[in-house]
Amino acid sequence: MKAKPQIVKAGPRSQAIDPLLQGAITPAGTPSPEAVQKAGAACVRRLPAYLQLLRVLQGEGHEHVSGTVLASTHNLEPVIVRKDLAVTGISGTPRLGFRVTELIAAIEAFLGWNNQTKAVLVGVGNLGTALLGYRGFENLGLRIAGAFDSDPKLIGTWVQGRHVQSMPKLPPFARRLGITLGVLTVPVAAAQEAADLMVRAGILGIWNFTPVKLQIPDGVVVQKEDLAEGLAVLSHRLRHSRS
Amino acid sequence: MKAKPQIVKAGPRSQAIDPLLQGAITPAGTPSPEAVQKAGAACVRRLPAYLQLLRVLQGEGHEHVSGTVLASTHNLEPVIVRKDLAVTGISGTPRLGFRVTELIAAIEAFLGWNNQTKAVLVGVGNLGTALLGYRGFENLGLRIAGAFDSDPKLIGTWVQGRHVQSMPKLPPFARRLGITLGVLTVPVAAAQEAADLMVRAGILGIWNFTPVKLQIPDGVVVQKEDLAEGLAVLSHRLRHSRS
DNA sequence: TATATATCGATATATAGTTCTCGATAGATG
DNA sequence: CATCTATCGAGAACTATATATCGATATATA
Ligand SMILES: NC(=O)c1ccc[n+]([C@@H]2O[C@H](COP(=O)([O-])OP(=O)(O)OC[C@H]3O[C@@H](n4cnc5c(N)ncnc54)[C@H](O)[C@@H]3O)[C@@H](O)[C@H]2O)c1
Ligand SMILES: NC(=O)c1ccc[n+]([C@@H]2O[C@H](COP(=O)([O-])OP(=O)(O)OC[C@H]3O[C@@H](n4cnc5c(N)ncnc54)[C@H](O)[C@@H]3O)[C@@H](O)[C@H]2O)c1
Repeated sequence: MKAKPQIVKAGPRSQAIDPLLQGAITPAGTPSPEAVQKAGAACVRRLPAYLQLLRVLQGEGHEHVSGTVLASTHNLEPVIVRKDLAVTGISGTPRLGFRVTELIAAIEAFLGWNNQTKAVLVGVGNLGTALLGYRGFENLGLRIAGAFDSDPKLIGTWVQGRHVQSMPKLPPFARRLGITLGVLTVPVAAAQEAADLMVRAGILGIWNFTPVKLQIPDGVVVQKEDLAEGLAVLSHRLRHSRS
Repeated sequence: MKAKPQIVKAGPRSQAIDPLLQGAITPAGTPSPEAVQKAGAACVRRLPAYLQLLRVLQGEGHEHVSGTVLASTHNLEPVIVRKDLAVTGISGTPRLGFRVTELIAAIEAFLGWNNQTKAVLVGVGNLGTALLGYRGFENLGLRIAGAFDSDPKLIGTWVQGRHVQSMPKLPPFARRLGITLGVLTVPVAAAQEAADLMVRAGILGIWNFTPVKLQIPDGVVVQKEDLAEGLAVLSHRLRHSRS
């Protein structure tokens, strides 16, 4: 969760001051690199929820939205929302709030969701098929461009409109299309092997839906999406909500 | 300043993943209620990962495991692991570590996963079907006992070995079986309505896979499982891992 | 034009979470 | 038997995140 810093950090606050003063009012939708750096994980995780609501409001014709409104619909404190939105570099106006379209553009740009990133999916089983069929990804800057599996019965078939290819085809495919993102939905026993192949294919980010902690070289980012985590929290809260 | 000494990680490349991870046989442990209360969310989220690894080790015949080993395979600090395990009420012994079977039982008991909780699933679409077919839930103390949908073409059919029932059947079904947990996998537009019905059916905990912030009365716990959150973190880290 | 007020944005405090430090201990080693 | 050592467990120190406070400001309203 917390990457161990290789370098001994020198001045904690020394050079963090001047980029803030500069302001660098970037054209809407271009977050300053400094701001991006200091965005905490907790903040990043909330941004998609704002985005989801902002798109709804945009569809309803709203031009402005206040942090207060964003907060109340998500059961958050308005202060948190304003702090989160600050990392995108967008400023609101008193009594009105933030411009909806501007905010959407800024959050998308911050997350890199303004251009669709192509990805490959490995493991066209129960979960893989569901993800292939999920149309919501286009709102999240993701497009699954290729599907791969080791099952001879699956290879060559079409699933959710995608051609399922054999595993050896993965590296050339990824290299040819310049794909750097991989979605991993194979069984537990095959997870490490499939991840290794992804790395050899030049994948730099793995979205790991298996409950396996992958052994991966530095430079490759792994995001583990473990259902058990959420269920654990739910179970725990259920057991102690009434007491 | 003090140079951070490189921690000599006893890095056992134990990617020998046993596909047959059994071991759901647990003579129930008993966590103390006080410890349960003060468990933080961050800790609770890590427990399933320990559990997963412990089951593998159990399958390989290990009798003891040290916090150091648990930590290194998950890229965590040993201190965190020991602190996390402390909430289960289990004590380790110096130089040996923790007894594997004892730990498994304790974590399961802590999360309430020693007895399977029955749940209903609403929305037998792409994702709902995948979840219905997921065999891993039996290791997480969950059993989806009923599946519901509003689509007349689906009602009455069998999906993943379950009979799909109509929505009006949900309240009597849940009440009759004493089900208090609901899995929500309907489209965005139907999420609130379906959640309302769940609440009327006596559901106390909703595992919400839609990106909708549900309006729910107090006393009902909602765990939102938003894919976009994880993807946001991945996107963000990818954009700033090399810089 | 003057006043009221919802909202922003910055700073300060509180809480949760992580990392550091160190003494204690049970088993290994000789 | 004496010593060594990996590990545990507890508390302190540090960091990240959440919450509270407050002045500044742009718009609405009188
Ligand atoms: N189904 C779910 O709802 C769900 C939920 C949470 C987590 N997961 C995890 O997602 C993963 C997949 O689950 P699933 O239910 O879809 O399993 P599945 O068995 O339905 O699908 C796995 C797919 O991977 C393919 N595969 C197997 N070995 C492979 C290899 N070496 N290379 C490439 N492809 C290979 C199989 O042919 C199959 O199509 C598992 O690790 C599971 O723990 C699934
Ligand atoms: N498919 C994915 O991989 C994926 C990933 C992340 C999130 N989600 C979320 O999960 C939800 C479901 O996604 P999906 O891809 O499975 O959609 P889907 O359309 O395949 O399935 C939805 C199912 O819900 C049923 N339904 C519709 N209205 C209903 C109602 N009022 N009451 C009961 N059932 C109703 C439909 O008949 C259908 O069977 C969506 O909210 C989506 O955003 C899906």
